[in-house]
Order: sequence, then C-alpha cells, then structure tokens
Amino acid sequence: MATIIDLATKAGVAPITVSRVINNSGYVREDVRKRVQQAIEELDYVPNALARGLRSKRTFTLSLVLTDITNPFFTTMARGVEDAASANGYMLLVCNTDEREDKERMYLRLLLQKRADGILLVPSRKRSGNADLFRNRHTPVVILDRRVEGISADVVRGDSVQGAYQLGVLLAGLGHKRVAMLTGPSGVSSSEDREIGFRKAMKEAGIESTLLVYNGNFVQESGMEMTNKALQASPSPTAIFAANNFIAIGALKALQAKGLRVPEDIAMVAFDDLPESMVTFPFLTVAAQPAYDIGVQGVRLLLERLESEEPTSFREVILPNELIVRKSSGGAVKYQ
Amino acid sequence: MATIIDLATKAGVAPITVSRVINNSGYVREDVRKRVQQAIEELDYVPNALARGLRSKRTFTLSLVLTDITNPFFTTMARGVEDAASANGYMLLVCNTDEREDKERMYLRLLLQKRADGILLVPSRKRSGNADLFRNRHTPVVILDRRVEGISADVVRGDSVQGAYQLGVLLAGLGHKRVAMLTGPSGVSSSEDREIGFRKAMKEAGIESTLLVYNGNFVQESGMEMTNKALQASPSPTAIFAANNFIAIGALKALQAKGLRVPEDIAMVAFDDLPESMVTFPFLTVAAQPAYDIGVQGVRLLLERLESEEPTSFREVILPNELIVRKSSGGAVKYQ
DNA sequence: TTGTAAGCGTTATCAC
DNA sequence: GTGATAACGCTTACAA
Repeated sequence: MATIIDLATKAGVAPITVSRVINNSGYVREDVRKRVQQAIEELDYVPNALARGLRSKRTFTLSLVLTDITNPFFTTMARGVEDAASANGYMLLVCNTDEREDKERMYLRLLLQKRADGILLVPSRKRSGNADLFRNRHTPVVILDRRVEGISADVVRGDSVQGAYQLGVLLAGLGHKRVAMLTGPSGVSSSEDREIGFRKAMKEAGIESTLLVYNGNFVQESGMEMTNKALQASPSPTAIFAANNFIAIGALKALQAKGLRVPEDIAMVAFDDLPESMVTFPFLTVAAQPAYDIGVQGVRLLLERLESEEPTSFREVILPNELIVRKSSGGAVKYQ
Repeated sequence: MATIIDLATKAGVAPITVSRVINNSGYVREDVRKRVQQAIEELDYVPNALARGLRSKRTFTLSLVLTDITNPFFTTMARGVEDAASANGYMLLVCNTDEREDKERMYLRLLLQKRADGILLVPSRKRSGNADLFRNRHTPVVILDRRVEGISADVVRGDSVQGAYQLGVLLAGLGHKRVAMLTGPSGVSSSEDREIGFRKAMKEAGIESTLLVYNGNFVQESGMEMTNKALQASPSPTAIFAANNFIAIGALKALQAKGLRVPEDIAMVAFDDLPESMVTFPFLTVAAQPAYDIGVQGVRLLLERLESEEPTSFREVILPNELIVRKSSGGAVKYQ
C-alpha cells in the first residue's frame, strides 16, 4: 500500500509537502500540488488514519454507547447522531450495553483505547459505577436521554417530567381516578423522572393516593407482567400509563390476552412514539420525544467542546416532548 | 496519559516486556508480570489502539455499511453484527448510505483510511460503481442482504426468490387471479429476486398475464403511491404483494385512506416481518427474513477470512425465510 | 514556499 | 525470559 513517502518520491518532493496537499494546509505552489495529486491518483493512495491519529491526536471518530439500538427510540436517536457526525467528517462507533453496567464499562474502556474523540453515552444507571473511567482523561462525554451522577458532561435529553405530567393531566381531566403507572427500574433517571411528573399531575388532581406504581424494565415482557399485576389490584385501574414504548406494547398484549379493549375497557397513554413508518394505524396517545434531534444536539455539544480550547461550563439541553392524543386514551370515564 | 514507556520505567523493565504482559504473549516471569500489572493499575494505563494498529496492522474494528438503520430489518441485522463482533473483541463502525452510491463511496473510502479489518456492506446497487475501491486492497468484504456484481466477497442473504415464491403460491392457492406486486427499484437484487420468485409462482398458477408490477423505492411513501396506481388498474387487483415492510405499511395506509379493508376488500402479503416487540397486533402475512442471523453469519464469514492466511474461495450463504400466515392474506376469494 | 528532523506509542525482529 | 533497535505512516516544530 502506497504511503506518503512513495508519493513524495514519485512527485519529487518531501513527504511533508504531500501532507500539506492532502490536508490542504500551508502553502504549496500550484504546479507542485498538481504533481502530488497526480501521484495520489496513480498510486491509488489511501491515507492511513491510524498514523494520522497517532501523530495528530485526533481520530475523527465519535462513539455512541446506548442500551439497545433495537428500540426505535434509540434507533432514531442513533440515526440523528450518525447524520450529524457524518456531516462534520466524523465516523461513528456504536455499542449496545443492554442496560448492563459491566458491558458499558467494557465498551467505554475499549473506546478510550481507540482514542475516539468523543463519547455519546446513554448511561445504564443514574449512579454510574463507570464515572471513574473519565477522571483524568480528556475524552469529552455527552450524556443522552438520561441524567447521571458523577460524570462531568453535557447532557441532552427529553423532558421526562413534563411529558409524564402532561399525560397525567390528560388522564385526570378525563375523569380517571384509579390509574396504574408501569415504569422502568428505579435508579434510571428517565424512569424516575416520569414517575415524578406523573405523580405531580395525580397530586394536583387529588388522586395520588390511589395511584399504583409498578417498577420493571423497559422491555415488552416486563410490560406484560406489570399489566397483569395491575389488573389484580382491587378496585382495578381504569387507565394505564406505560413509561416507554416497549412497556406499552407489552401492556397492550396483556390486555388483549385478557380480552380487555383499549380504550373501551381501559384507557392507555405512554411515553415514546413509534416511528410513523412503522405503524399502520397510529393508536396510542403518547408523549413523543424528539429522538432524532436529541442525537443531533448531542453531537453538536460534543463537537463544540472539541473545538473550543478553554473548558466551558457544562450545559444541559432539555428538549420538550410533543403530546399526541390518539384513540387509546379514550373519552371521559363514567363511573357507575 | 501514561504510555508503555512510563510503565516500563516504573516496573524497571523494557517496554517490550510490558507489551508482552498486556498482550499475554511470549514468556514473562511471574514476579515481573506482577510488577508490570501493578504499574498498570497505579498509572491508570489505557493502551493506545492507534499505535498498536499502526504497528500490528490490525485494528479490531469492523464496519457495517447499510442503507438505513431506521428500517427495523436492518436494525435487527445491525444488532446481530454488533453482538457477534463484540463477542470476538471487535468494535463496529456504522454508516447509513440511504441507498445512495455517492454516500456509499464516501464512507467506503473513509473506512479504508481507518483501516477497519473488515467491511460488511449492504450494497446500494446490484452493479456497484464502487467495486473499484476494493481492487488491490486486502480489506475483506462481506456482502449482506443483496447480491452485487464486481466485488469479490462472501455473501450472506435471505432467500428472496424462495420467500416471494411462497407468498405467490399462497395467494394463488387462495384463488386470486389479479395480483399487484409493489417492489423496490430495478437494479437492486432483493427487489429483482422477489419479482423473479413471485413471477414464478404466478406463472405456475397460470395468472402471470394479469400480474401488475410496480417499481418504486423501499419506503413508505413509495408504497402509498404504488398502491394508488395499482387501484386505478381495471379490473383492480384482489391482492397486493409488498416487497418490503415499509412498502407494506405505506400500502396499508393508502388502502385505509380509500376506505378499503384488509383482507375483506383486498388481501395483502409482504416481505420482512416487523419485530414482535414493535407490533401490538401482528396482522400481516409475511416472508420473515432471519435478520439477526444474517448479521451474525456475516461476521462469522468475515472473521474466518481474517483468520485464515490462504485465500479461500468465496462463499454464499443463503438463509431460508419463514412464511408466517396471519390475517392480512385472508381466506379464499370469491369472484362474482 | 519547501524541507529537515523528530516523535506519536506500539510491536516485529533479532540478539543475548 | 528479557531486551535493544528499528519501524509502522504520518504531522509538529522549526529552519531555510
């Protein structure tokens, strides 16, 4: 494989001159530039990014560590990250942690080895056991979608408190008095924030005392389990709030299995919309997060930090959700 | 940041000895190893993968170039790739081409620069204009999901011909005589193969002459457009075959907009299933591809090629689809 | 405008 | 078992 030394020999110049042509840096006379460019063509030269990165200490690689790219919310976010990275000349390493702190740790270590210029992280836990990895290192980190303690980083996330509050207000306004909330694990900020927002709405409506809260995981099976538990409560709930898309779908399946219709027999609202392209008949009333934009903004903050020399203070960008009212929330409840 | 030289100084050994400890290669006395390991801990050492890769010519990085990670089929495939890569100690670079050959070219060039050990590619076109990039280079490539001309590479894909054939046989068996096929662009192998398979079934049933074939793109909007065109045909079709998931959803939306019910007014079958976790009420009759497995097998072939010194002949792994019959295909048709 | 020299951090090669 | 030396391919710093 040709190197800049081969090019230099061929073009009759010094390697550094070739480097200048390739990087469009410094002064190079036009005819010299031409000669070099011809050599590049003829030798089918491909720069070695490893050597470049080793010397210049920049790899033009960002990395995205998320819980599961299979979740459409994160897929969309990842696409936003990739588009923004690519638009700025960066490539993207992607890692799935499955919400496991040990996998997260393994990946973060590898990323530090690879000298990625920056890391976009959806942390698996609010109290990260991996915060130590970033101490005394200068790889900047942007936290996406969640809050985390102990890591000094910019944050971009949707407003979980606000979204959940809106959904709560909606249900209360429809007259629901016995509501079940199915959420993720405690210790994950998005899970906790959605509980905070929802509780606030319940409290304001004076129905907090009858609120049922179930903690599980952000996966379908957990949604089914929590739904089955909730239905055993007495009196049973007239509405369900699912704290993410997968829990919602699990809940719908569990209800269907029991022959319960939504919204006729029980109302339902949820966090996270499903992409329009994936759903034939949009049905769920949701607080939709701007997933793509979360990704784009995350890259923006990361690159700004990379560009600026002086350490600026950390920023937290909280993007608003969109309340989309569809059929699943139903109309006003009539209690017998 | 600590380097191997710092460790060597601290442990009172030569750098190469530290290298041996880190890589678990060669002989190192137990007490020396201990000393080195202690130095690693104390200095919080993180190996520099750039230097390593530059010298050793392996980066332990694979790359996945696909059309759009937002499509659940590719999301699942990507997850398979990432899991398999990670299980073997490789990280994954991900790029979206949006089926555009120029974007594909840009990414492939960058990946060659980054010296990724191998590339998994979902080619944007059957006759790749980017095949030249791989000549005289030894970065191995595995082609996923599609066939491509001109690139010497292993291939892993679902059996488009067989899947489409099965769906065709199903429709014919139900008595449909006027069928519309909505597919992707000609020039993309999956699109063409599905037409081949479907035509074969139509031919065997003696209804090929009334088959309507529409070429569009593998996106929802295109599915809607093609459906609207198909409905204008006279006599109008009694069944639709959508050649991928997005086209299917677009078609369903177009039908709904026209007040047509599936399968009562018109039957429908499609390629690609939607992940179970994303669909509340599975409804479409589909030929489901083993997306995750395509990814896993792709990595397997790639790593086998990386490991083996001698150039083995290229392999083509064609994985069977699963025919899943649900409600959308309906029952036997009754013609008036 | 161009070039020289050195070094980025590691490992291959060969020597002891 | 361990080490000296060079080399991987490029760019920084400085000189001319």
